[in-house]
Amino acid sequence: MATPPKIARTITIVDVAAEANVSKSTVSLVLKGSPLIKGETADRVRSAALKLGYVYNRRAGELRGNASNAIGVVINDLMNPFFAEVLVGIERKLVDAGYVVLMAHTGEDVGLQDKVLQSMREQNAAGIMLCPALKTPRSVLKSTQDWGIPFTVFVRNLGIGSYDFAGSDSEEGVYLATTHLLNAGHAEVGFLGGQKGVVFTQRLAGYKKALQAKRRAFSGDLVFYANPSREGGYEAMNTLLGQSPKLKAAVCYNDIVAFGALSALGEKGLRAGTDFALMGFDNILDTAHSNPPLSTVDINPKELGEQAASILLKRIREPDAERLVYIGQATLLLRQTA
Amino acid sequence: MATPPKIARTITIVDVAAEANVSKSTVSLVLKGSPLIKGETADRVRSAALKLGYVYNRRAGELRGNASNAIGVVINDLMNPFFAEVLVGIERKLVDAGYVVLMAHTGEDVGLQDKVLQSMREQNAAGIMLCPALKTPRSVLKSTQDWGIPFTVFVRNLGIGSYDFAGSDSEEGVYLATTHLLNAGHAEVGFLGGQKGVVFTQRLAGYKKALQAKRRAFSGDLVFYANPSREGGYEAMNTLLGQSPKLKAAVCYNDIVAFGALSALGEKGLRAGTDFALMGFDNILDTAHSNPPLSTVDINPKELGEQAASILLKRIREPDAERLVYIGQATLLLRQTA
DNA sequence: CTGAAAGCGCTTACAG
DNA sequence: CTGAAAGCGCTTACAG
Repeated sequence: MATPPKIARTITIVDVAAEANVSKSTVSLVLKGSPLIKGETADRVRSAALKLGYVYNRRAGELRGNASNAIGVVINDLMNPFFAEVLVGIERKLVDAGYVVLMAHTGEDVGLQDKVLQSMREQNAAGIMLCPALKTPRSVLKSTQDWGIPFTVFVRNLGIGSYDFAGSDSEEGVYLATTHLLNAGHAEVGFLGGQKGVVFTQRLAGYKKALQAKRRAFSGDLVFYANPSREGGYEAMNTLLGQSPKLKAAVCYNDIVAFGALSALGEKGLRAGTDFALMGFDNILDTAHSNPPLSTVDINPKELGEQAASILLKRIREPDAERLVYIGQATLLLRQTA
Repeated sequence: MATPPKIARTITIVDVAAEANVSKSTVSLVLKGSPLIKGETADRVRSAALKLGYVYNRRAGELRGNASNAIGVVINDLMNPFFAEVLVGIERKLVDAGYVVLMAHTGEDVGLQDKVLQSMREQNAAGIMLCPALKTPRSVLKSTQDWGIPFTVFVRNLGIGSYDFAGSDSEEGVYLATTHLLNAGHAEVGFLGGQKGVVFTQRLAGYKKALQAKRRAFSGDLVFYANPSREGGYEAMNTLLGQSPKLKAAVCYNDIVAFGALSALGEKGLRAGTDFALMGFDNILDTAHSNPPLSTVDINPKELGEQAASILLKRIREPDAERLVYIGQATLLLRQTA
């Protein structure tokens, strides 16, 4: 009755079919839970599959008819906890929806980015999510979108584009942080860290806007450029301390810059919150237990990731929907540094 | 001559073949760079492909003959920078080798872990890399290995197993750190953070070993259990300060625990390095610019990731090789906290 | 309710 | 050096 035990070889639906005495069409149907097949038959098929140790070959299925269940997500800098948290949000949402994530890390390398994008296309990804590397030409987004694969850009919005986007309100966030410092009575407040780029421009705009609202003059001397990293923050704070000894308050480009600044302050025997008012930006998890706990602008990184994934999912369902955009709210989160 | 322009439809090798006036076999051959095809013909095929906007369908290729180029990596906690750094190391190595990474994040959820592992199997992954979630039963590793897919476990070694493994010398690392503190003249040194588990056991063993080498008695009162997180470190340090006010030195389960401890110390007006000697473990990037910069045990997370990936790659090439193991060396890295 | 047949886009012997 | 044919493991109309 039963087919003789096969020797090591991939078990396919035809093996299962033989074992269960049905056609492979029937097996395919029960595997996808079709209601067309009688319960009894379905049971027989399922136990045959189990007995044989059958493993569904998803790629084969995709080739014939099914859509792909892989979504590519390309991230620029996983070493920054902010992006790691965003990624976790994305991943969670995608997996919940039955997708699998093809992840790539560019390390801000535009050339590598082109390669991984292309690779995802070859994998026949059902969708692509991208946080563009720093110097990404606008044309890359354009051509990626033209592939016809659902596509969403997150965090970094490269100018006006027609692509779906999920990000946060950088300008408003920094406006809030700066205003908070100004209201606290600081005559001057600096802007610490970050390098030219879209996001930087937005954040600096928020800084300027807050200054203007209080009729304070903007001074380029109070903005301290640096890599958007801990190290950058460390250096920028040292520069600040050297150049503007009277300055006692600053808003940072992001949380890790603030961490670097905290480190520099500490080395000088200064404590943020009492000796210097410091605001971060992002609200990464780490800020709750830094030394001291950081006052920051909460943009909820994980939620941002989930929203970005939701947009992609929606685009997959409705390819012709209007442009989808999510701009997360930024709120002030006061802890001990300001 | 040229085929009439096709209407929106996937361009396949047969389209390219028609355009170039060759058979699809020839197209396939030139696409994979076979030397069998004459240069002139190859050029013609390539320009036809370009002209038509042909995209290679990797899944289809895999189905017929090629091996899969996707490798699944499942990570337990991406929110911990240590794992993010390890992942970056893995990703980099894999992409360099021409693979694509299917990433999944379990958040220490064993049930989810089973699901993502199964999913990777269905995707026909060429290999699987796993850092087991905290309460993973040993049997999971066994059965995953039995799938016959190259499989490497990293960071957390679940007891004696025959699987390939990449990790670091936790015992030696903590031994070094503890000894350093003892040599610095501290009568007592505590062990801070972490929860029962394989890695914890190894690290605690290093702690005990160092004590023993100096003929100091081990006291359970000096080990402060807590979640291996910033928050855990914060709480553990507060407990320590309350229960053992004379204790002035501790080695932490890992760097993020140390960060939490730094935060707790700071709140009490204490500065690590002068008021309290603290050692971390891992050497995540953040430690270089924490407040103050952390003395730690360097196990080089990124390198660990790269080595883990190398092991998998080697296993793919040599399925019958002996068990492959990498145990990274742990070295002392002294900064300002001890 | 179930089966026979065609086909997804590729690769791989096998001819020539 | 190149082509015709078979087939990877599945799904999807189409019959019955």
